[in-house]
Amino acid sequence: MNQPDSTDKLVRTSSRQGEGGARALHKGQQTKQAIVDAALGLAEQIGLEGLSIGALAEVTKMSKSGVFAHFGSREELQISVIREYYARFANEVFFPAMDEARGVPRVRALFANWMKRVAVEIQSGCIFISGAVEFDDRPGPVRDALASSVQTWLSAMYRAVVQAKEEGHLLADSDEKQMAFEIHGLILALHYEARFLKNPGSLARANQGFENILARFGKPVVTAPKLTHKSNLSLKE
Amino acid sequence: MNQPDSTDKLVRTSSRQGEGGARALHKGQQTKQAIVDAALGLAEQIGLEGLSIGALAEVTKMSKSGVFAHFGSREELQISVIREYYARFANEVFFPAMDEARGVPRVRALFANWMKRVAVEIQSGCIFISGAVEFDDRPGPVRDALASSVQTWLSAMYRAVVQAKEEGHLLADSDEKQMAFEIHGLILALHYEARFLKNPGSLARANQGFENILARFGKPVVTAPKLTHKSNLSLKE
DNA sequence: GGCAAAATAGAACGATCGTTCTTTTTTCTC
DNA sequence: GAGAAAAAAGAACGATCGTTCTATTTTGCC
Repeated sequence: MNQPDSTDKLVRTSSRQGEGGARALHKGQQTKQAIVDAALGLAEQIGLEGLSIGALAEVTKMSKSGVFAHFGSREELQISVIREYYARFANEVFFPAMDEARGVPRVRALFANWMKRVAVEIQSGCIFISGAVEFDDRPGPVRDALASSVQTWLSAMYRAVVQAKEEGHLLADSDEKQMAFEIHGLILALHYEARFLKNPGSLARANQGFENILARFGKPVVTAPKLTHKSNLSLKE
Repeated sequence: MNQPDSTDKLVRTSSRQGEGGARALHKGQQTKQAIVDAALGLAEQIGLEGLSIGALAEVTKMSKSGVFAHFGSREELQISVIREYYARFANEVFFPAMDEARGVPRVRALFANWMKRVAVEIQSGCIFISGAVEFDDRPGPVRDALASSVQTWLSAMYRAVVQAKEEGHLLADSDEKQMAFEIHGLILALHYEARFLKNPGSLARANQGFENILARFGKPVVTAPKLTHKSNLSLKE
């Protein structure tokens, strides 16, 4: 929908539901969560479009109608999966990086956490990427939920880059959107070449690409690691 | 099969069949080509997996069995579509660039032609990208055909980069695979952000990213255009 | 023009899909 | 523990899928 603007901030949302209230977790909510968990695992492998209620019923050892009743429609199921994926993504990638200092350190942490997640998704699949392909021409609530989730995350990354410039870590003429765009490209190339083409070395190339981007946009004093020892700057930071 | 594998070079193949022989084009081949054309148009929009024989029959105003008989299976239809797409891609992107001088000029031409095509595919869709997502976890002949087509093209791009280094256009310590990887990332980010997110300015950012890559890997004398007049090498949007 | 072969159509198949409706089982509350 | 409410199961629906089999039409060659 919108450009990455700083309007939509990430808000921490529990992956599990109903924790706050005085009431205990009802059975229905428990099984619904279990279904969503299973559906997410399925959707990561075969995509949101490949998600079928029949297959989901088989995995969860329930009846089709039993599964269906929790959502009311397949679209609502898909949206639930997107929300769950988004919550996990934020908890794994975004929030831990907020402990790092504003500026390049935080951008580094965001990218490192992102890479850590994509490295896993080379095996399991990423619904932010597969979903984009499945719904890029299919308007509707599922597409909207997906696009806004992605946009929120990309905006968070963009904001971190803006802050890095504000902190004086980047060259004054740096184009923050340009930098965020190029970082995004590295992640996409990694996913494509590692997951689909199974090209070895893709992970290291994405990391090297990030250092190259920092070398161009960042002020020399900040980009400490030299290109020669790229091995230890891979995921740890 | 006669799939293009990653080792051999791109060979010009006519998009149309049966031109060489003394025999005229039989009716069956004509309609088969018409079906493949329609199927390619359909697959670009809804993906190779979304391609259904029923929908294809409707579009071509034929019966389902009439369509089916030309291929014998849906997989063979999908492979035919991939081959057609590959042939068009090579004719539009690869071969015209071969007229340019070896080295950076040819790399520039390859990228420019690639961009030109992706700019169109922002509306229509790209089966090299959607197919990668659909078949990254689904082994079989369709996946093989797709992966080898993509690999052949990426190898052609990589070879052009290697030649650029051989010609002395790139810095001596340039990692050609790294450069090809980063270029691929730009194309993927453009496709993702322009087609799915509909973010404006993506096209210009992909072009700028390419200049940034050239600025790092290329020797200063070769990268003629300055960042200020990138306007004439970008596709207007 | 006639005739064999190729091309296309038509009908039907089993399977799977999302969804609806009805019935049974389980859970929660008092 | 009884009774109401929620949850889950079961069966069936219309639709669409790829595919098969059998007719029918069209084509290409002598």
